Amino acid sequence: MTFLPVDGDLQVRTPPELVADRPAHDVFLRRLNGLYPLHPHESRAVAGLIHNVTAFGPHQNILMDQRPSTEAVVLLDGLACHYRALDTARRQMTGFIVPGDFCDSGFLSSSPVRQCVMSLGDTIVGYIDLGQLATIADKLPNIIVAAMRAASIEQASSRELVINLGARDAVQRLAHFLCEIHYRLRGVGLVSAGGKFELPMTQSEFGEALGLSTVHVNRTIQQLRRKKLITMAQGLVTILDQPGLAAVAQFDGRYLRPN
Amino acid sequence: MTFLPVDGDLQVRTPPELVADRPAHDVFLRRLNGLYPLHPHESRAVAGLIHNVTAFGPHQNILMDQRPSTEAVVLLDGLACHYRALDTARRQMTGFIVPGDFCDSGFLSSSPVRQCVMSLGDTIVGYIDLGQLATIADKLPNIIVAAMRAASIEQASSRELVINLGARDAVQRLAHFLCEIHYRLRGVGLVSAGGKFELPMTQSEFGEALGLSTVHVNRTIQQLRRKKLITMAQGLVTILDQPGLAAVAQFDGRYLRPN
DNA sequence: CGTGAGCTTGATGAGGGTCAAAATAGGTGG
DNA sequence: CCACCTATTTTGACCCTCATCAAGCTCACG
Repeated sequence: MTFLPVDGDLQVRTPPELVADRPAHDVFLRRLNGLYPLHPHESRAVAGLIHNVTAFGPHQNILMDQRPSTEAVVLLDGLACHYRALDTARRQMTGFIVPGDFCDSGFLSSSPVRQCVMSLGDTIVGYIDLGQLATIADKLPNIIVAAMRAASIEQASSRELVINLGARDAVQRLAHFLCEIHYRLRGVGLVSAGGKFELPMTQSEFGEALGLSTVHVNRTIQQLRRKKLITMAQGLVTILDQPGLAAVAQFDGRYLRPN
Repeated sequence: MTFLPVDGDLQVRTPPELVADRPAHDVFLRRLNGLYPLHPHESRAVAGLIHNVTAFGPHQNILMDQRPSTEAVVLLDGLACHYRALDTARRQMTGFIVPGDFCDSGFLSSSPVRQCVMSLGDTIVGYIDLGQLATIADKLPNIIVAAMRAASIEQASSRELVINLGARDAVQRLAHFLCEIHYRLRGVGLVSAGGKFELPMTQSEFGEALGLSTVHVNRTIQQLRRKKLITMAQGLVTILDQPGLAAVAQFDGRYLRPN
């Protein structure tokens, strides 16, 4: 595994920044609706709950473990991940968060946050006060059902990651990871024609996601490139041959679908 | 990975068997209470919902994926696991179920079952009709909270598995796995003094759990034996040196605790 | 007492880790 | 715009963990 500078690359670097309460809750609302159809007034109610829309720079902790959750956190833009720090120099990522997702589903049972959530690239998150949510939850139970379905998908995604790490080799792992991110970003309209999307991760971070060394990640990427399956440079990925990549990965996106 | 006989070791072998509605729902009730305190009348209500207590022999499918969940399934005795079949000969286990646990938390959002659940050894399960549960859920919300906390722990456990497979070597993986099972079984009173407990798994099944070949599992067990950390034979495990084993595994059971 | 499932051991090699260094970005201040 | 500095990507060499193949062993069970 890679050695990061010991002075604290695992730490927050620059402070988060508050943002005008404007931007697209739309991703989030569309996502919830896709999970479980909401009445229009429910959608509006949820939108009204989102406060303190905040921007984070890369590699900042959006959520810290051990903290009790006092609000639900929603990713509105960018990319984030769950991770566990293993020692000062090593990290294992355990899940990925795309716009529209809750950062942590523990709020549903007011469980404490169980893992750190970190931004990759620039992100925007919104906060929902759990007290306020509880007051409307009785009248608008569909919202809770949608959130529970999100949690169910999160669980399925974790199991898929277990399979990825337990039973697949480097090429398959990377291919599968790219398929999943591609699939999920496409679901929220963040993949442009030609299969191109932003993926603000370094190769060393791929290693932390896939349980591989940085060097081997590099060589694995080259294999996928040579097979004309992908293109990848400075945080931009293009899936050249989605079916081909899915075949390599044995990817079947059904585990990411609600029903 | 190991080759299993192709004629269908992944299939059900012997039919499940109905059992008198007697035995200990106690494990389950104690578990729920540990997750979130229930009123005595809530406990009684839950106990009354458990129907069709059924015994399964080893290697039977308790739940199949793709099926919509019409009832919550509770493990009352024995050991079971989540798994995904990869091809006719390979399997990856993705989670473990001890007495008192729900076999699948998807019922909370009436999501379909997302993975197969299989008995290891002899097991007893109980079924809870979701319709009946819904009717009492409004009056007894604590039950749902407890179940959601169980789901949250299940999620945390999956993430821990990801870490195990992504970032630890064979000895650590096995040690961690044994620590987790030991910890969870002890929580429901199934570990006798001296750290001895039943673990009805073959070495080949350990391999499917840990992402290792059968041969390497065998050699890894021998290492732990040589270090006087464990004893293991015909489905009986003894943890000789719990702190030592936990140190090897970097095991910290907090992720298995509700708050 | 044979037979098969599971456990154990040995030999061999591939996949991937580690170390070290070169080649490329980006990024900053002058 | 250039010079410098640092983060990231790429390449090469070497080695270790673990998979694979193959065979022998043990034990429960019919």
